[in-house]
Order: sequence, then structure tokens, then C-alpha cells
Amino acid sequence: MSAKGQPVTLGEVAKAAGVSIATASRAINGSTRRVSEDIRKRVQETADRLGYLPNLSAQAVAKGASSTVAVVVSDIADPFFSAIAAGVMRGANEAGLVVTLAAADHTPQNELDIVRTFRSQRPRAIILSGSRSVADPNQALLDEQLEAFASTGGKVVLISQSPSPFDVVELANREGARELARVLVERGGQRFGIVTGPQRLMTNRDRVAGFREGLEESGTSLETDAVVEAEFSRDGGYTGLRTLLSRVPEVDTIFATSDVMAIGAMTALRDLGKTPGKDISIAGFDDIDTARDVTPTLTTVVAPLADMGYRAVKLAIDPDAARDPQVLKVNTSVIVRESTPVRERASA
Amino acid sequence: MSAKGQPVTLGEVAKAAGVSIATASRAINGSTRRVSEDIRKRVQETADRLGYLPNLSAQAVAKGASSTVAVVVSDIADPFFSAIAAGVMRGANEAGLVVTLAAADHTPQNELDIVRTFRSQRPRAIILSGSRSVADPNQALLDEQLEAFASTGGKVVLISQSPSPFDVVELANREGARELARVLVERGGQRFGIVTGPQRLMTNRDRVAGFREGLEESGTSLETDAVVEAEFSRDGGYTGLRTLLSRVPEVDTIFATSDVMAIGAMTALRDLGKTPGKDISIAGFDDIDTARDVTPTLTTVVAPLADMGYRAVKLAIDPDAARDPQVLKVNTSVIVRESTPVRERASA
DNA sequence: CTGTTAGCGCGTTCAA
DNA sequence: TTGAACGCGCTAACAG
Repeated sequence: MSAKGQPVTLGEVAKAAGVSIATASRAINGSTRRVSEDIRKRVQETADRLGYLPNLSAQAVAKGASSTVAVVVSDIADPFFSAIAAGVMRGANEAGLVVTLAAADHTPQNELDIVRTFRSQRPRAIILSGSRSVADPNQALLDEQLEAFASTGGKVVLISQSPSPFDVVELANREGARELARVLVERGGQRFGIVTGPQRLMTNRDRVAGFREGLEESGTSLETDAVVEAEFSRDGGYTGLRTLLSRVPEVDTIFATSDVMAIGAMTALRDLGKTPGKDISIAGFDDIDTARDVTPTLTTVVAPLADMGYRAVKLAIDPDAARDPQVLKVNTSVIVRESTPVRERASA
Repeated sequence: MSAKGQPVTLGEVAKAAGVSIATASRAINGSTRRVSEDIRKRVQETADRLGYLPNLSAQAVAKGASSTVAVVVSDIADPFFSAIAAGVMRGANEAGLVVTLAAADHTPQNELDIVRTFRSQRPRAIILSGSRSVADPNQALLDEQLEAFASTGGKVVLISQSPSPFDVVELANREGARELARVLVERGGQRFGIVTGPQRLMTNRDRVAGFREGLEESGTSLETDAVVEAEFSRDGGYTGLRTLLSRVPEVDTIFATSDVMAIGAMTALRDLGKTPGKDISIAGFDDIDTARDVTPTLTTVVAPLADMGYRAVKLAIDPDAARDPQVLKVNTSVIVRESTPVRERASA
């Protein structure tokens, strides 16, 4: 039983059941189920008995279509992406699809290599999560790959920003940040600062721009020095905050363009002897799980990350494949927690 | 260019280059590279020009071996598993392998289904992360599947507990917890409590047992009521802590069997009006990223999660496949942070 | 070194 | 309804 051997093939099942391979195929997979019930039963039984499992690769070759969806993330250990991945996996599972995953590690070149490898797998769809970059020299090559993939019947879904020739699940970054700014002004914020990830990423651009708009609509503005760019990570939030405070020590409210950065910034604040949520208000974006477990709990913009991944799959397997590219806008909402208490206004 | 079409096949490349398919195959893949340099170059060029990408499924069928590693996790959104997955992906990437991922959602039945699906993919290896359960009725069926997979040339690596008929990457749960207990006693802990995940999971068993040992070796003991079992999650930590404190209000030091639980427990403490790291010490296990960002920063046992995933892949692609099952023990270390200050001993 | 032939495991025509 | 034959894209054995 446990001697080295080869997997059971459909042919062996067929022979053991005394039918042809074609019949066995129909009985087990039954694309158009036209096989007598007793035969079907007999074949199924011998298949079970022999422990037959269809060879997905062979099926893919024969059918010319696989049952795989390929997903690119920047970093699976980042809660932002792991939440998206969780949603994708749920959706894929419901659809009987297999998920293959690769991490681009924030490097456009890797992203390109990954997409090439993915194309070799002939997946049904490729889902790209992660922000688009502006003026990325690799972008053209990447688009070319995706275009080619799409032109051979593959589906491309971006969890990113429109406009795009492909389907896009797009988070309302700008609107979310704008609403957040309004809320923070309402709560008494007067001197604002921003710690943001690289501005070449559209996500950061939009969040900063939206926040700015929100401030202006509320009659407040942002000093030039009050926007600090750093790595789009926890450590970036840490260093970014230090830079910000050294430049503009009198800020009372800080917006970090992601929760991950905000959490790093909060730690930095404490290391500077200040108490986040008391000395200085701070808010993030995304509402990752950890946001409610840090102290103070973090005010943020809720992004339904898992849901976005789930919807991306749904878009990908949409039967109406010939339709025009679709943009699925995902709305956000602001959730106020302890990190942004109501501040008393300094008397004018 | 962007009209619907089929992917370029090796045959088309061969024809365009004026060589046979076999030659084209050798030129591009070159298992045993014995093809004249100029031909190789010409074929490669036409392949690039045509945008040819090998069909991995077809290769897998022809070779009888795929270039895929399949990974089972409980929940990819859990930082414990996403860290492991990150390591796996890095290792797979280095080896030119594709990673397929599935989430069992803490359900043994799902795990079984996933392994079956994975077997259909004929991956080179299946990596199972997540603790083994004791007395799991599905365990036999699962082992049967894995056994069958292994007997047909597949490699199985468990990130779990020995003993096992397969390769195992095993974290020193017991030893780590034991050392943690010693450290906590040294720092003045006297009345201990434990919030643990389900005891059917070996991970929790080992961590609790190890902690107990460490206490006993330090001349301390644990009251019966002081061990509370709850869900192995953030929320489990939250509810578990409340139960614990209602049963044994006078505990001064708490061990949660994972950082995720510890973080939930800390939040629960605060909701009860107590300050973690002051009124009550608390420590976790795993050292997930968040451990250093909560307040107070969390004392814990460092588990090199990403490294474990990485090593699991290395084991899986070990050329010496015929060797006996191997156990790779992974050591831990205790890192003391703010959540467990030195406590003054109550005078005896 | 190259081309021809025979598979790999499976789906799907086409007759029977 | 069933089976024989062919094809999917590719690799590997065998000749030349």
C-alpha cells in the first residue's frame, strides 16, 4: 500500500470497472452527464476504492482551461494583504478554484516576473493587489503582459485604482480620507500633520489628497512641512513621525496613510515621551485587526479588505466575460476610537 | 495584437524558427542542453518575439512532476500563519516553485478536503502548518491521504509536532514555555494564571505543560482553576481572561498561549479597569510583529515563524528524498518587554 | 546535434 | 448510451 508507485489514473479506473476511458471520464467528471446510472455508480465506486484523484494538470491541458486563480500581493505578512488574500481564498473556495499566491515584495521587477510565471500556469484569472505606481518604467511591460494574458482569454482583476483597461476593485481612498479629515477637525484638531508612504503609490497620493481636501473644506489647511514621506511600513511610520515632529513640533493631530504606519508612529510618539491620543491625536487608514488592540485604540477609515478580495474573485469568474471592464467602487467609513479624543480649541 | 486568441505554443515557435518541436523544447528548457548555440539563440529570439510562455500544466503532464508546492494554513489572516506563509513563499521563490495556498479555517474536515484537492494538483510537496489535534476522528483519514501522496512520490512536511511518519518542523513549544515560566518567576510572579487555546491542539498542550514544568522547577505551582481554555484567537483571549479573573481574582501574572490571545487578554484587562504590565503581568508566545506595538509591549517567546516556513520548503525539496523522516527542531528564546515588569514579592 | 515517434492523463469529437 | 480515435502542449526515448 505504501510502496512507491504512481498515482492512479483514469485508465486504471476504467479498466478495473470494465469500461472505456471515455465512459469513466464521463462518469466521474460528467461534463454532459449522459451515462447510465448503474455504470456511473460502478465507476465511481471503483474510483473511490482505488483512491483515484483526477490530475488537474492533465485536465487543464485537455480542456485548455485551468481551475486556478493567481494572486499577487506585496507582502503576505502585511495584515492589509493577508486580509485581502483571506477574502480571495474564501471566494475561490466557493467556486472550486485553487489559489496560487506570490509576493512581489514591493518591487515592480518582481511583480513583472511573477506575472510572467503566472501566465505560464494558464490560470483562469490573475488578481493583482497593491497600489499602482505613477511613472513606473515597468508599468508598460506589466500592462503588456496583462494585456497579452487577457487577449488569450484570461481575466485580470486589479485591486487598485482606475482608470484601467481591466476590471478594478477600487477603494474610496480619497473620499475616506476626506471624511476622516472632516471628523478630525470637528473633534478640535487644528494643526495637522501627515505621515505617508511613497507618493509614487496612488494609494498614498489619493489618501493625502483626500485628507487635504477635507481639511480645506473645513476651513483648515496644511503646512508644507507637515507632510512627511517614508516607507510604507511600520518602521516607515516610526521614522516618519520623528521627522514630522522635528520639523513641526506643534502639530496636534496626525494622519498616517495606513494603520500599519500609524501603529509605528504611535510607538515612536511614546518613545519621544508623548502619549498618543492625549498629547497628540493620531489616525490611520484600513482598519486592520490590530487597530482595536493597540493603546489607545486607533481611529481609522474602515476598508473592507477581505470583502474586496472576495469581490475580486467574483468579478474574475463572472460568466459574462465579454463585458466591458468594470470598476467596483468600495466605500469606506470612519470609525472613531480613543486615539482621537475631542480636543479643546485653543482660544482664538 | 489584442484580439482574442490562444496562447503561443511551442509548436508555433518551432515552426517560426524553422526547427522541430523537440529542438525548440531543448533550446528553451534544455534539460540536457545539447543544442548548437546559434540554433538555441534563434529559437529563444523567436520565442521572445512571439511572447511564448511554456505551459506549466503541459510540462507537468509530460514530465510527470509539477513545480508546485501546496500549503495548508488555518487562517491566512492570522499573523502566525501569514508569517509562516511568507517564509514558504520566499523559499519556494528561490527554488523556482509556485505556491498554492488554502485555508482550513480551523476545521479538520476542511483540511481533509484541501489535501484531497491538493493531491489532484500533483504538487511536489504538501506543507501542512497548524497544530495536530489529539483524538481527531479525521486524523486517520488525513494521514491516509498524506500517506498515499507520499507513496506516489510526493513529499509531506508538517509544521507541527513529532512524532510523525513525515518530515516535521517542530517548534520547541514546551521548552520555550518552560523558560518563560522561569523568567516570570524570577521577575517576582507568584500567583499565575493561564489563558489557553483548546487543549486538543498539541501546541496548547505543550505550551501549558511546559509552563507548568517551569513553574514547578522554580518552586511554584498552578492552581487548578487558574487554567482557562478558550478559542485560539484574539477574542478567545479576551473572554478567557475575563473567565480567569472571575475565578481567580488574585493572579498577578498571566500566560496566554499565543500572542494573539495575549493581545485580546490585554484589551480585556483594560476593559476591566486594570492596567496590563502594572496591575497584572502578561506574556504570550510567538513574537508576532504586533507584540512590540501594543502597550505595554508584550513579553513573549520568540518563534522564528518565517524561518520555519522557509525551512519547511527546504526540507520539501531536499534532493535526498529517500531518507528517513526528519525532525527539524526549532529553538525559541524569551524576550522580556514591558508587560512583565519586576514585581516586588509580597513579604512571606 | 537534430528530427521523428511515442507517450503523459485526460476531454471530446465521431461512429457505432 | 458507449467506445475508439484523436488532440491538448509538452518531454523523452530513439534514430539518423
